[in-house]
Amino acid sequence: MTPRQTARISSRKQPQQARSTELVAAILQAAIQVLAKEGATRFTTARVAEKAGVSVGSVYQYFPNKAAILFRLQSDEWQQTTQMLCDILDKTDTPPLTRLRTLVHAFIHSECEEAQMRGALSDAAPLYRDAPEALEVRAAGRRAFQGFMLELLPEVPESHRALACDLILTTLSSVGKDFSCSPRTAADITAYADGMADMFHAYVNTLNQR
Amino acid sequence: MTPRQTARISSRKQPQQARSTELVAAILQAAIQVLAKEGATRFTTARVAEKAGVSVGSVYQYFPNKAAILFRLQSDEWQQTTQMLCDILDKTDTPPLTRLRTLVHAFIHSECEEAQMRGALSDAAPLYRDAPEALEVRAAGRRAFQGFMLELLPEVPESHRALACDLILTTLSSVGKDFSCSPRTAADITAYADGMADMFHAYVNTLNQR
Amino acid sequence: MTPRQTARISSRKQPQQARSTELVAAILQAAIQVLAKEGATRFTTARVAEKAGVSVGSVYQYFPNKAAILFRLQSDEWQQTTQMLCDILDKTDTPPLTRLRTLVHAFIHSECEEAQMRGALSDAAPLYRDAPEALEVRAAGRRAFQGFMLELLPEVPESHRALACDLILTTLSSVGKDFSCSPRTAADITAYADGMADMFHAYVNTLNQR
Amino acid sequence: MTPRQTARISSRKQPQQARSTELVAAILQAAIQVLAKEGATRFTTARVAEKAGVSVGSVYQYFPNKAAILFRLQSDEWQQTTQMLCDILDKTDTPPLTRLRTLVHAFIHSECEEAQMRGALSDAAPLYRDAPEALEVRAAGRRAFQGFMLELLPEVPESHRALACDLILTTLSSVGKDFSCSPRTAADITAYADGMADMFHAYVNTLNQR
DNA sequence: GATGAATGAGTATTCATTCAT
DNA sequence: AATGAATGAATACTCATTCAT
Repeated sequence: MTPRQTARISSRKQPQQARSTELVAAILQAAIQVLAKEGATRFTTARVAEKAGVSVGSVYQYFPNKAAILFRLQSDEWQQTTQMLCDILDKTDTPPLTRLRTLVHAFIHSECEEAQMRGALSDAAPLYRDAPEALEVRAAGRRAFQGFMLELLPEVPESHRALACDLILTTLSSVGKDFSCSPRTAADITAYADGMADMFHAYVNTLNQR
Repeated sequence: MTPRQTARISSRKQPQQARSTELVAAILQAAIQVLAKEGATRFTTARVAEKAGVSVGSVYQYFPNKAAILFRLQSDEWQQTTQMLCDILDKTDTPPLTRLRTLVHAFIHSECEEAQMRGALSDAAPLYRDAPEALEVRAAGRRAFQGFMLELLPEVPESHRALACDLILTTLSSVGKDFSCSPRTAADITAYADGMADMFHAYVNTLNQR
Repeated sequence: MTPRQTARISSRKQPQQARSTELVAAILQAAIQVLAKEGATRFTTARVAEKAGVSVGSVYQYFPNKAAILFRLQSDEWQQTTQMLCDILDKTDTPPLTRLRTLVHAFIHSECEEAQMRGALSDAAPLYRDAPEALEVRAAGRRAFQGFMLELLPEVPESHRALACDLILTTLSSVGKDFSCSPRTAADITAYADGMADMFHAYVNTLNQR
Repeated sequence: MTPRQTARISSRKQPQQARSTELVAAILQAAIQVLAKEGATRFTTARVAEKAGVSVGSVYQYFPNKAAILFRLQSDEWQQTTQMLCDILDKTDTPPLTRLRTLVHAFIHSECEEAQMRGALSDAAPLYRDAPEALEVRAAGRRAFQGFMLELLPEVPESHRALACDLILTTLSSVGKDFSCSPRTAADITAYADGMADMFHAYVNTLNQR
């Protein structure tokens, strides 16, 4: 949308030694805390370094710039989420629609965990959003879901299926994000996830019956 | 989510004289242009003032701070959108589901207009999002839609209906926002809106059949 | 030679009011002091602002960046020097060679004034050297001298004259710069200027006798 | 000119073993490349170490600081240049003025080689310029030239000869430096060197005829 | 009311140098 | 001897907001 930087965002060096790995972990942990406690606009490399108990220089030893830290956080989360969703989708002994419902529940619950940090991370999205690495991570998740949709809607023409895939995934992620922004009780979460799953079921059934 | 400023965000004064109204309009127009051309991060009061052909001081005469300008932009947009949606929903001679489809099309199309500006406004959301006034504007839109949902799902228990209302509105707005972030052709827009309307129809029908 | 920035370097705004002019003058005076006392590497906008008794923001109100301050200093100096040299060259009632000697003396003396500051300014040259404005100022000086050379070497073919012009000017300025880097007594300066003038005279006479 | 560090700048140790000598050579070669490719401002010890394929620590094993590397580069160049000029001046079977012309050509040509690197080295001069070692290297070159001037101007009083020596050497080096800053064709170089030699000849002849 | 000059805290990033391993 | 991780001071530049005129 708006003009943004497109510098490389991936790790500056591969931490191969134990010490380095610890440092990266410490920095990421600190980043999460800063994000949660101070919010996206007060998220600075200096604050992260201080919270991590290292110098700014050390932060820049492992991350080429601020966006890279945020991207890494987001990327790690996506990786986990994607893995979790794939595990659910791969259970081919369970009926597809059941898996879809499970998936929705899992995703919404996951979004509501650490909502504080995720919200702030989301606010910071303009900083890393358009990096090629970020796009690739999202694309990988999408491909995984496409396989499932093929199983779910085998008779539906490709173009319709692609649209449905797009729609469901986008709804899941953006409505999930929106929902998790406010504090929610466990019951709220379950009810909301059920509602969303109902909507997807109804939609999928309609498509199959055509 | 994160701790944010809680300063008043609404207009510092009600411009009752014609001159004032013009000034406010000029500032808002300038703000839209700055947002669209420079993006959220380069949206500064100085740039807005310059584009509007007034001094920064004058900007601060009518808006208590930068967030207030953004909020007003968002608020005006919501007002317009809400009005447009109400006009559609009020056409009681048209079947409800048809009105719902029309509404979805109208909303998605509207979101895709001035996508540049809206995207930037969205990036700036953390600045105004949590102002009580912003929440109220959204709430007003919600109430309007609730009436329609009552017409659409008369037999459905209140709690279910409320959930469905929430879900559909949130999907509409947040998926719409996400969709409009990428550039789209008219055909893309129509296809996507149709898909979303299909999903809502299917969902509503399911609810009614229970 | 090496890659350099080429951002605009000219004044950010024309100071039209008395107050502004004073400020610009104060900043430039402060810049001279910082340059002389701290040297080129410790020349920072913050130090200039502090010495001038204004905020950094004010410095940036009148100069778009650090290089612009340095350029302005250099430019002002060039302007003065060029004016002085033109005044000498324009005295057509004095024989050309006499004017040339006068010019050499005037230039070398001038270079030795505020040598401290000029040396530091020279060290900072990489920052402003390649700005188009700087090139233009130098070119203007060169054009003025070319006229004089035409008077001095009327019979000499253009290509030779151009070379001689280039050589004399470059010698004057770069040897002058080099000479003024070390502290010099008045007698040293006079002797050196005489030597240089002797060299130019001899050279010019040779060219004319061919 | 300006206050500068006065730390020792010469090599931290005399590398007596073959390995050490190789390392120093590698570092210097790398330094030349960094200087030529990145320019003076991006000349960092880290970049030199990386290009040389050694660790920063190793760089600091042989050079006490960054300035020392630059100084060594400059020093080596001066050594070479001085040697080259001495070889020319020592050909006593050639007439002195012919040797002078040859010397000018050789020097200007030499300056124009690797102009990129030399320009950057020149930009970095403030860092090493005032080291006592640097002054000594220059003084040595000067002494060599003084002998030649004695041969060239045997009848001229010492003080005049010293001035001429100073003037010619300074002109040669500083005008040569200035000239080599812009890219030049072989023809340009020859013409310019000829012009400069003409100027020196004329000057020397004048001095002798007094 | 209008102006716009002045403020100065705030930010990302670099780099010379050290020192534990 | 060699490494390279760690340091942290230093720097240019921006921008929301105020207030004297």
